[in-house]
Amino acid sequence: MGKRGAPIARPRGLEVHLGYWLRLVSNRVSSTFARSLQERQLSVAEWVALNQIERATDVTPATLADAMGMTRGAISKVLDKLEAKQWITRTTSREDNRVQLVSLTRAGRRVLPELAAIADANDSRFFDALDADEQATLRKLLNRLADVHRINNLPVD
Amino acid sequence: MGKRGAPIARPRGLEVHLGYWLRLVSNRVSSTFARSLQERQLSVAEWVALNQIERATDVTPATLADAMGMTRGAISKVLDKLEAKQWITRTTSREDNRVQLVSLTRAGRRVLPELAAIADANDSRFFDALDADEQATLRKLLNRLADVHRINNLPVD
DNA sequence: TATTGTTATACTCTATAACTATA
DNA sequence: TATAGTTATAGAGTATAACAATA
Repeated sequence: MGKRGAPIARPRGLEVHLGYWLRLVSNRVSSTFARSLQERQLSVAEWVALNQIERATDVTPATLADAMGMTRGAISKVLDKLEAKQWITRTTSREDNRVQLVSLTRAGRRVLPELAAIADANDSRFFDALDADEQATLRKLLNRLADVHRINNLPVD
Repeated sequence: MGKRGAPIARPRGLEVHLGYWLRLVSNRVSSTFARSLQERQLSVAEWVALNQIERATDVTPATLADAMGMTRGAISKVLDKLEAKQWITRTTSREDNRVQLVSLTRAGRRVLPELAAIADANDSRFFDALDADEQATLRKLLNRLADVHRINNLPVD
């Protein structure tokens, strides 16, 4: 043993950090998913926006920007792409002509379950290595971290 | 209750996916860390490379590219930046004049503990929301996922 | 010919800031 | 003046491919 109070400097690798493991694993899940979406010419940001538009009401570029932690300029481009795919439309609000309301088209509504299936498949393929209890534990721990650190933004990148 | 065998389509949000939570939490840890590094004009890729150079032997641009999951062209630029900071040097291998051996300078060796302290602080600040047992559990689960999916690359982005 | 490393080029994503229309 | 949204511009980061030197 070393002297009391005399810490021994040990070279420590990146792997001592929980953040390291989190990033390692998360990057793999995300990049695999991103590749699946890419095969359909879709970015993760577009996928997240599409989901948000489905679930929230009175979605505007500004509310999307807040929810997704992106600037309005960036959101505007994401919406341009979704509009080009004819999955969303922008209509001017009647109450305030400055505001654009974003909504799904019929085609957008139709494609969402397909995309959700891709996400489901990606998720279950990856986490099947854990049993149900372990998955629940992981979810609980992640939820708590998200909660404690007030993580509100949808993850885009 | 619906008819047996007739699944009821429920709109499900992104948050059903474990991958979603993983990304949400991981992005926060990583971006906070990236910001800390950025204050010192350092990218995450540079930080990872620097660690790798410290720990591995006979590091070359090619081995780094493999380890970090980047192309050689991209690694070349990362090394350029570290060299400009005078933290590493490149020397031609005697056995094969095509090969460049990358090693830390004295200044590079000196700065590493400082950077490690930043990483430690970032990590413990974030995961202090979990007690020791929970941290161990999280680590175990992440390790298992990394292991099962043969995740070898160092996470860079 | 094959391989190592670098460089040239292009692309994606995003932020910042200028701008238009409306309030 | 302030706000919603778009557009113009720029920067970071990375991949692809052309390239030079060496094997």
